[in-house]
Amino acid sequence: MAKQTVTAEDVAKRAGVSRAVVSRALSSNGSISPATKERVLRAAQELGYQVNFLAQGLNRQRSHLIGVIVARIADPFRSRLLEELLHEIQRRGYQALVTEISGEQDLVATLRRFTQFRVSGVIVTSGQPPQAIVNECVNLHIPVVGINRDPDIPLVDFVCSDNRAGAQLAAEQLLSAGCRRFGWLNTHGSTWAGRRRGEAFSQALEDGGVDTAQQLQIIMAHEEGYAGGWQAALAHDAELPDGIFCANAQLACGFLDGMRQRGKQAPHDFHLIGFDNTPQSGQFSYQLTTLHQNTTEIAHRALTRLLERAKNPLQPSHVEWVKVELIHRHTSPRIG
Amino acid sequence: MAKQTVTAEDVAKRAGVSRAVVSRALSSNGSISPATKERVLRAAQELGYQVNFLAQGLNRQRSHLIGVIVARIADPFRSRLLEELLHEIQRRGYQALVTEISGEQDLVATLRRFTQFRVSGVIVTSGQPPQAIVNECVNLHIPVVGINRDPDIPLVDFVCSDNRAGAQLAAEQLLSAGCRRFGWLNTHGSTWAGRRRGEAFSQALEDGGVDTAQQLQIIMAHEEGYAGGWQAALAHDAELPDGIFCANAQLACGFLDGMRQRGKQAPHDFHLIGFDNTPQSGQFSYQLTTLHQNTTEIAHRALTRLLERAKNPLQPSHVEWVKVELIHRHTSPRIG
DNA sequence: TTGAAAGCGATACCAC
DNA sequence: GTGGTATCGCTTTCAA
Repeated sequence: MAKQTVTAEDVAKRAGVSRAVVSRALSSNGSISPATKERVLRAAQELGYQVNFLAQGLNRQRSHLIGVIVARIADPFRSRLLEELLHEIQRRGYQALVTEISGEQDLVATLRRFTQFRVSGVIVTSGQPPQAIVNECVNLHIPVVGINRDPDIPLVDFVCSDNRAGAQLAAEQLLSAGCRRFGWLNTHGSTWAGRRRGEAFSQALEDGGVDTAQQLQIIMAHEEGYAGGWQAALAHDAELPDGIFCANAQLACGFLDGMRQRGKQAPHDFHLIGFDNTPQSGQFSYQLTTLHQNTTEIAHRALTRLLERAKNPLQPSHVEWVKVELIHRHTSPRIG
Repeated sequence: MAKQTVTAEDVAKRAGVSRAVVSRALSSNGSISPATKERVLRAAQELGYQVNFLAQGLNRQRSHLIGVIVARIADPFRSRLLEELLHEIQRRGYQALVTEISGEQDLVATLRRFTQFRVSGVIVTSGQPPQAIVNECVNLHIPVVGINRDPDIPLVDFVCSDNRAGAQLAAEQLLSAGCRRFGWLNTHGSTWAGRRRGEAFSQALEDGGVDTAQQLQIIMAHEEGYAGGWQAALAHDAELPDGIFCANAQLACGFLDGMRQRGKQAPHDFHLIGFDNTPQSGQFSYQLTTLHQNTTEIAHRALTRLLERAKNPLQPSHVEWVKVELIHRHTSPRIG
């Protein structure tokens, strides 16, 4: 039976050099003559040598791992974001550690586990990490980046879609389409991003001369996603607003279908604008007008911030706002 | 400035014992008196000691990591499967390493990277790993489990939905609904699972007395997912079959919408049965009759197989077929 | 440029 | 039951 694994020692022997030289040859770290370097590389090649990342990480006090914290991956927007993050992480030569959480205590446990693997960084797409655990990360010089989170943690960077600008675009679109009575659809226990969109929408309407006390109806779904939107539509008993803005795409699709069930169609009976631009919102049966979140850009910037902070762990917190775009579709068509 | 990390050494000092005892206290491996054990545990608690998984893994030759290989996570079925896998991996005390691949060479590189982290196992949900790299895993005693892959690799276990049974259920449903001319909708370059469903469907029709040479139309989309189904519907110029079975849900939803666009409705103009039972297929606008894949069960069994093989690396390959269920909805209603 | 040697942090075997 | 010690595989000073 062959030896299980080939180590740097083996390569060294074969190349007739010491372990130290092998390390240099592979990490191009420290000086080495081109000739021996090639000799080592060939030996490594021939033996099929692979660095043991556990040993390497132990020594360097840092692994090539990046932790990603997510929730409800089955949600189309979140899975798209995860996909982009994985892509970006791999592109930069790291390996992703992914954990799905369902509450704040999971968050703490996960963050701690990540530190135990000496990750090079952590990306949080769900939950709001308590200061205490963040400090543990900071002490270990592990950068933490939040995506679409409330950007109020010192020494943590944030990348967020520009919810405020998105809400303004929505308000302008609805106003110029001639809507007069407005609705804001969100779920109870919404994320920070959702609430921000609602506040900014209200603000933008006021700026546009709308008396929001009278003309803005708040519709709160009792459940997340499509099912929440559907039920909100079925349960809706006030007068139907003619311009509705919705915290996310899933909710909006559910609402649209619920209203169809009741015989109400957009844009005939009401206008509807969603957020996220999930694949479904562009499909024939929905054609939802929506704000587009640029997940590619978000992922790209998140990694950039992460590596930036790795170099300079104590720099002040950065917050980046990623541009959103209004996609005009059927539920609130472009004007003029 | 405090010391960056607290090690077993520190705990040992504080508890007035040796490193060895600390290790025993935490791993409950080797004998130790209850009294000292508690003393050590308290010391560890007080210092906030966390095991360094890199060091632990290096020594044990095995990390608490499990690698997962995925593709196109944004697809609703795949993201659901990933979600269940993560859940199951975490439930069993492991940490998931996730990599998204887009081709076979990515697969090899990824598998190799996983071995470099000395993972406890690998789950492959996309691609077909070449024998050579699988051997590397086997040599390192790293179990490999494939999900919905062609189960033909020695020393690798497989968990698959029972595609054959699903196709039979679909055929029976369409036959008993009175369909006479059949269609099979798939994409070019489909997965093994997709092709299996097609073969089994054809077989089941023949067993039901259908002359498939004459009465089974093969429809091949040029693209995956919703867009592929949509285009296949628009491009379809032969006579429309009255009973269509489709390789997956996304394709089916696209086809449904494409046909709507052309003024054809299910179940009035044709029956349609999909596979996967994604959330979308149950929504108001689709109401797709479909086979349900039990992802919870699949994930559960995959992990069970993984840990089973870890104990006994050279046992013969196991293949498990997970039961599928026909969900009767609008596009091919239940008979009688 | 190269090699010897001291860690990195934890585990497990072997004496006591 | 407990402590010393070799070991896991690699990196990185420090001399030569």
